[in-house]
Amino acid sequence: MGELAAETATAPADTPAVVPADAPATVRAIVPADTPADAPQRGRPRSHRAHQAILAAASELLLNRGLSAVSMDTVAERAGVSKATIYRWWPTKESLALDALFSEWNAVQPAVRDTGSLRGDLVSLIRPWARLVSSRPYGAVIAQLIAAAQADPAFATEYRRRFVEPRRESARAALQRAAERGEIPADTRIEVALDLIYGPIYHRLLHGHGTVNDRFVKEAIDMALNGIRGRSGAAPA
Amino acid sequence: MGELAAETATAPADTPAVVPADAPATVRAIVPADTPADAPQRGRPRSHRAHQAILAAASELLLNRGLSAVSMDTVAERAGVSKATIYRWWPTKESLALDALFSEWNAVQPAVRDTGSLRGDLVSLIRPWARLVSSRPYGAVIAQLIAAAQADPAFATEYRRRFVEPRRESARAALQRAAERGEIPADTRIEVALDLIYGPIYHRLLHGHGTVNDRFVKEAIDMALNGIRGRSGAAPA
Amino acid sequence: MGELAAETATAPADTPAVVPADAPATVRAIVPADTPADAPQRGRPRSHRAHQAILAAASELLLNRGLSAVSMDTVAERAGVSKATIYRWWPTKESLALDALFSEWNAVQPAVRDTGSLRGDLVSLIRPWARLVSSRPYGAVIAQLIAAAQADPAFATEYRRRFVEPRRESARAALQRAAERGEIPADTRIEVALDLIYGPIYHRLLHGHGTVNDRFVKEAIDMALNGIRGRSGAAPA
Amino acid sequence: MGELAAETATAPADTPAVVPADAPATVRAIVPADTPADAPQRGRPRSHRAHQAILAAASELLLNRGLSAVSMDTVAERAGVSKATIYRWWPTKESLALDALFSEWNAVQPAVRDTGSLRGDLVSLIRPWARLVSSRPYGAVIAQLIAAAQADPAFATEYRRRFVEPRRESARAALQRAAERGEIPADTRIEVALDLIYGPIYHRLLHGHGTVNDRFVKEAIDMALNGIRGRSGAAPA
DNA sequence: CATTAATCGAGACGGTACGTCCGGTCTTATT
DNA sequence: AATAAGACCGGACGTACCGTCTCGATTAATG
Repeated sequence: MGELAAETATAPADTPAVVPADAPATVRAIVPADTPADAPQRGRPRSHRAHQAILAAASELLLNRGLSAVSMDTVAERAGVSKATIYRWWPTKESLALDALFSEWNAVQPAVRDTGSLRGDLVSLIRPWARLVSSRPYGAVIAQLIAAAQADPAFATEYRRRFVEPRRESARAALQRAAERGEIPADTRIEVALDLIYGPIYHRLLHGHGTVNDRFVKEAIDMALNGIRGRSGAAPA
Repeated sequence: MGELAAETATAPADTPAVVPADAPATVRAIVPADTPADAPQRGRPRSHRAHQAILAAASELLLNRGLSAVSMDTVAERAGVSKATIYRWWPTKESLALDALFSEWNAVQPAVRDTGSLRGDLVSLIRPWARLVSSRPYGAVIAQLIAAAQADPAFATEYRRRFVEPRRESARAALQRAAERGEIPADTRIEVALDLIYGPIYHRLLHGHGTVNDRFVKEAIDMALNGIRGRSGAAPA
Repeated sequence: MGELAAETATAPADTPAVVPADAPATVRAIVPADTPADAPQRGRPRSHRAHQAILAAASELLLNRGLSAVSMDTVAERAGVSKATIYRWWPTKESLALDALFSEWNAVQPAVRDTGSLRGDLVSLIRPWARLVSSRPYGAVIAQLIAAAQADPAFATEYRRRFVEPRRESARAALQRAAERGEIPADTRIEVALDLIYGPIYHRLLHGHGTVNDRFVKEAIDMALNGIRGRSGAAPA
Repeated sequence: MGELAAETATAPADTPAVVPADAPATVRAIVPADTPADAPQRGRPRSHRAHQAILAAASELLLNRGLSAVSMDTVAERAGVSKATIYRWWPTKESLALDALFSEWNAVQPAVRDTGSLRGDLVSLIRPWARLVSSRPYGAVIAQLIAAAQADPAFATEYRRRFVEPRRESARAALQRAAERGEIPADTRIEVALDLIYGPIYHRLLHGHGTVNDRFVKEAIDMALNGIRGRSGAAPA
């Protein structure tokens, strides 16, 4: 058990891949070698207006009436756009919903702080996210995206790459700093620890058997750090 | 914070409610006062054959082609049954899928053992379940049921009552025994602990970012018991 | 050349086939052995209202805006009917248009008279039909149906059976009576004669290079009877 | 009734209009005052290659798969040409099909002969045309062009000018010669006679109720000349 | 030689209709 | 009373064309 924390989980080695912010995510994923800047730009350029309108219409439907309300017909009608235009850029309504949700959350990218303690790092990282995710009907939306991912591996990968992996990466870094500091054992199974941190929150979010509030977040993090059995002098700040 | 482990979660106080095994679950939930046995039983009796055929057809579609393949038309055709008959007993295809899955898993009800240690209890409880749930496409089916639950509170309740709460109850009992034994602190927040135990497994099952195998189950349980920080002499057998 | 007037044309031997007036023609053609009266009539009976509304909507579109305006979507919307209902009974919009036109003309079935002379028979037969067919936009509709028939042999057969063959049969009978009377040679090629009678009218109707009025009908019939070379004492009444 | 054969039909007075063979017909019709030769011809000259490719692609689609297969998108793709280029020269796909068919038949312009007898003239004129027109799927194509003409008067005029009127003109000349010769009455209604000659062939061609072979052509011409009633000593060679 | 203007390719766009599928509801005759 | 059969409305699916539009790239004749 003294091995290093190599893990069965998917490698977090996704390239940051600087791409034009306009490009739809799914296409981006399929065509990673995105037009390498020297593309001669042929044909009529794509319409920014149409793209924004599509995303806006999809977002509104997604948040107000759920993924099942995001129909190509309805989005097209509300965005004042032809269905063919949507299909040109998004292969499925799920991928469209993914982009809509992503653009909705794009601004909310909290700066990751190094607070000096693992607990501080995790709380400062997870509490804002848990607040966001448990507000509005985001839980439902996430559940529906996850369901859609079960039947479409490419979509699943894309979903994880954009919504799951960035947060794991932040927490992973915090855990690694803690291991270097000696705050946690050097041979800690970091991927398992990440599941121990995020799992409980996702569990409540998706199953709805309990609320996800600040108190729960704190208790879950503390218990994940100290264990159910607790520690002798385990007195959280 | 020394309060007892009263929790925000839904109470597990569902009545055991002995009901004829034939009655569909959702109807059972909606009509708890089941026909009181002295009903004079007028008209044509309901067809066992039809019910079995419906559940069988739904199960096959559910496991082989996912929830979205469980359409009323297809089930009716495969079961040699009229659509009206299905609608008479199941309000939605999701509730039908729920019953189909339940009947599929009905046999697999492992006896809960008291091994004397919390870790032993949890492993003996969770490992078989994790094996079942991560086999075949059950993960996908569960994800789709959870997604369906987001838009239908009654269905959500029913799903939790039949698939989630029984397992929580078993683990809850193990934790209470451990608290009585002094193996864990008396003021342990048991509902949080339950989320710490089940959350990581559901997380991997639904997100698919890592495999759910025996090793992961053991590591996750150990880390949940001892904490990410670990314990001084924490070296379980 | 003394042979009898056997002809390459399609045999006019279509069975009269008494069928319920409600049944769509195309289905009738495909299923000639129509429900043999002892059919137990299972399931919800078909809606007369829906059928009438569909035919009415199709007729209106057909006559006011042409065959290309008879789209399944538009008919469905105007008839207050689901597209699936239309498709259940008519495989293509052309077959629907055929039925619509047929129902439109159903009343206008002039009694065929035996006037004693071939010329009288033909004029009394053809003039009313020419008037009908050259009124309104029927010419355009017929042209479009004929065009549709080019790519669909079954449709072509059906079109001929219902719109062309009945009129040919009437004229054929008149010619046969004339042959028996000795008014025309006994070895007259009757199918060719029929083409000589109807061809010129269809020609103008479809190509639009000349009008189809009573005068033309009379002149064309006379010239067909007497020949371009004319007859010695050819003095029409 | 002794009036001369003034007729309701459209006058055959279309100007011969010598135009560059390259110019599309429909444009020619709409812009009769074609660039008067002294045009300075500025800008990039039009591409012969593109025009040939467009016509070739349209011809192939037209003859192999019918008018409905001649879609602008498909022609553009097959010709390696942009849709805008097609639209620059042809207003509709029907006009394109017209040109394609015309270019297909361009070579086949039989020299009109004066055989000395009306019957000889007509047979030598009509038989080759009937052979051409009843070969391959030309009948279907003609039917579809006629159908398209019903909704577009300009197109109808153009179609008649290029495909119908030239042949009528030849036959008209033969009839006039026959009238001058005294072979037919001087007051013969020539336009009606033309319909009597061409009508039966078009009738069979479009309706498909009988074949158009040499025998039929001869019988129809003979019957048109001599009349259904026949002539006393009417025994043609 | 630079300008100007007609053209061509590529292809995005709004719109309309296609033919199919499914969800729910209903109306029969049968059991 | 429950069932099999199946017709019905509504709505969404994904595709195919239509006719229009905006680009950048070509290609002469003109200035």
